[in-house]
Amino acid sequence: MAITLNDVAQRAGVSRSAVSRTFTDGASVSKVMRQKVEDAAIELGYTPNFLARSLTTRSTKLIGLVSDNFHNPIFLEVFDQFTRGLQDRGLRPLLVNLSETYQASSSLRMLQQYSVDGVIGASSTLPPEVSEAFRSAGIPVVNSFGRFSLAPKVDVVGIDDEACGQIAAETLLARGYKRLAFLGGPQAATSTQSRLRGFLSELQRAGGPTPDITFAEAYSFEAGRAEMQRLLRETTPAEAYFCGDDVLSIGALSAIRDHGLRVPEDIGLIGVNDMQMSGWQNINLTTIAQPFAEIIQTSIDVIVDMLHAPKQPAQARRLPCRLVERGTLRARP
Amino acid sequence: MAITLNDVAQRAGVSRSAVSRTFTDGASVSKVMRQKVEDAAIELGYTPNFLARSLTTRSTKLIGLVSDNFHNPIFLEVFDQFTRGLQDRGLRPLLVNLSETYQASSSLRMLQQYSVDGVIGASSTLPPEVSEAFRSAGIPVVNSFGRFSLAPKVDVVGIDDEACGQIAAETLLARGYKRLAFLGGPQAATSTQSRLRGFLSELQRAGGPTPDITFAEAYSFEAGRAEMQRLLRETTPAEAYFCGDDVLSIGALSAIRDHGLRVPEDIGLIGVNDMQMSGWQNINLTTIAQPFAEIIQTSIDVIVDMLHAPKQPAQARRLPCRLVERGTLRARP
DNA sequence: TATAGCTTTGCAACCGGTTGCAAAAAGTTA
DNA sequence: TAACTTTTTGCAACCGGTTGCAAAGCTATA
Repeated sequence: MAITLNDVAQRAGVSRSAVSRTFTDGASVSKVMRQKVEDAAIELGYTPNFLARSLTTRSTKLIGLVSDNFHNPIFLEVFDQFTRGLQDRGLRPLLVNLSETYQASSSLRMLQQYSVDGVIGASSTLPPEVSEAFRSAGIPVVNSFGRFSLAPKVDVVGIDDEACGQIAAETLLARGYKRLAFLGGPQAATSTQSRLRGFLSELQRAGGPTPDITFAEAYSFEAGRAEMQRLLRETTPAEAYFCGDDVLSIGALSAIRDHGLRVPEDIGLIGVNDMQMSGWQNINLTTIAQPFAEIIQTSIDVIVDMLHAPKQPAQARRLPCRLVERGTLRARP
Repeated sequence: MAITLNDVAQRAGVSRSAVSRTFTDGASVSKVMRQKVEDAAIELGYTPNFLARSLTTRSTKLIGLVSDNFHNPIFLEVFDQFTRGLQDRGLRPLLVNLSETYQASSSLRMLQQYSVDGVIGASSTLPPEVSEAFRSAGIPVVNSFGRFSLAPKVDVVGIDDEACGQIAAETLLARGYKRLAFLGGPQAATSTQSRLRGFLSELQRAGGPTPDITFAEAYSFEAGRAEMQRLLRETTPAEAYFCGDDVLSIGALSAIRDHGLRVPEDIGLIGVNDMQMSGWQNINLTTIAQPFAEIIQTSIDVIVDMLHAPKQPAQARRLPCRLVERGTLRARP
């Protein structure tokens, strides 16, 4: 059916090796030979079979892209950038959707069976075992959007969640807010914990107030809305909320408005992420931007480096966040 | 490095074929033999190499998932369902991001090199050449979310865009709206054209009004907002707008509210898609739902069928849409 | 023109599997 | 126990490529 190297060799009247050499760069082929082979190849419409090649070269150019986050809209942008970045370097993303029914161990086995050159774990909620399993199986792996640690078991690229909380605290204090609150994502999430820690320590350092602390059930619109509704119903709301992330903030925003209050006049809001939607004029959320493009670029760089020089000691990289001022906090006094 | 079939054969003291047979179902192996091999395999941690296997079996279980839509949030849900659906059937999605720099022809060559078993084109804006190229290369292909046609060149699974326009017309008329308008996506998009056609023909059939017709530059928030702003500035707005899709509607919604008008009291809005976000309480968009789950399931079914019985005549499948009533149209009179 | 040195080429073995075929083993029947 | 089936097993060739090695072909030098 498909055209093989043999067909081309026969057509061009040369040996199989000659054909192979024409299609592997750096191999020794004369001008005349190359011409003959290329003519025959074009005539027949030949393209080398990557998988057969991988058998001897031991490189498939396949990268497992595993994630469990297919709900936060921000991840569409993430996938967009990952696929483009990988393609630009001649790598192919094999997408794996981790879910209840599709667990870590089976994804390891599966990606092993396909001899992927490396794996990118793209999610902040990926269980550490996942990446660790790949590493101990000898497959280069990087955990993108993962949690920082001083002695990480696998390579990590992410943001500095504590610094994030710190920026939030600084910003809110600079705006003259007195009664502050933290409306985090799921309490168990390490990102939630780190952001809270940074938030609290900066407030303390600056002699600020002690904030109220609550957690939403998930990083989702519904959860943010529900928690804010509860707060409005059961408590005297704070002057400003530092929300776990943008979807959560947008949920909270809708609850506040439904309750007849205005943002930022009655309640201030600051999120984390800066997803596309946060810039929409009907949301216009002040937030702390994650450097998505840089995280993704760096992750790809890291994995590419590992392909060439495997098994360096694991390293965690922290990329800086940045305040994006929009309309959900009042102006500086 | 990795454990191969040879290692296992040696360890178990049997032939290579014996090992191979234990790992291919339907092959003839005695109980004792199977036991010996499996023990050795477990001991060594052996997993068969899929790519080597594919060389003889001519099946990689790899499915190219190609899309050019990484911006409309609805597509995150689409990718979620595609990856799960494929995984559930033991297939692996090789993700391809079609963009300016990464064109149709190179994606064909690339997916050929990886010997994908089939290709799913997932986008309503995919140029027809893309799918057609795969089909004429003899690779099973289905165009998911593609445009219906009576004599399609490749298999298509999508919605009935005309019926969609028809539902919109019926709904608006039933609500007693008199001055109607169509705010479409890009004029060149075939989905836009078909929806408009259905809309117009139903209005005419029912003796309804002739609507104003305008188009946004893209299927995006910004484009919807910009076009609605222009309409509010330069024209007397209609009583109700049938918008090209949900993101567009949300953009229009924000423009209307910023202009000091209320929805649905002053202006009615109906979209198409029913993305997650449309149900958020701060948007609460009345819309015509695409049956995403069914489209995706059907697309996968179609491709799986083609793997077993290739080269049937191409067929276009149209799945029905459904009205989702929320809060952006006034109640029936 | 003979010889040394470099480049190009083909042979054959290999990558990690599968599979048709025939021999060997096991099971049936008489 | 012998003859005949049926099942199980190993051999060897193959899938579509790559690559070390040695022979062949060139070019340059003396």
